[in-house]
Amino acid sequence: MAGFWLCKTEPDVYSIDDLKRDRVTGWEGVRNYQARNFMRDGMQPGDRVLVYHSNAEPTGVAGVAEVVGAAKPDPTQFDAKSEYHDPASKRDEPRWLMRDLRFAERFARVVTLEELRAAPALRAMVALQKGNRLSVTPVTKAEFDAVLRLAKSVPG
DNA sequence: GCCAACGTTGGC
DNA sequence: GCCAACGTTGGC
Repeated sequence: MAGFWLCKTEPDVYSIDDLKRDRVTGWEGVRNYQARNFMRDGMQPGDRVLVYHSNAEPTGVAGVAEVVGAAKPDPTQFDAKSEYHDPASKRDEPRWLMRDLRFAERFARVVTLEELRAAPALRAMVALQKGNRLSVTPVTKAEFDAVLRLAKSVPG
């Protein structure tokens, strides 16, 4: 049984178009333990991921990716030049793990945060709850399907 | 750029 | 183990 997730990214840093170009990318830079645990323990190869653009115009879900392979150490934690460098993390005991994500689909339009909030089917979606700042959150199949329907619908 | 709502850190 | 200070996220 495949799982479903939502991963946030700032499109100025890495957008759905970048993922489309790269085809596969390591989802690096996650530095929150709960989000890490979702990637390490929750995600399975083949799981579908809503790619969400934050700090953007507009904010919202821009497309879909797919989890590829097993969790592996995020290389940026060992890179002193990286903004994600974590000097406390040891190579034989890496603190931060990531997954590879493969491009699946770029929506014809971004499903905006406003639309997500207005959809009754998404009322309980974790990523939409007040105060939620997690960059990786679980999504139910019903929620995932509802977002896909919105993406294929005409706005308004 | 502002700021609310978080999570993390570190002194005690 | 508490909690204040600090840093970060992310909508606006």
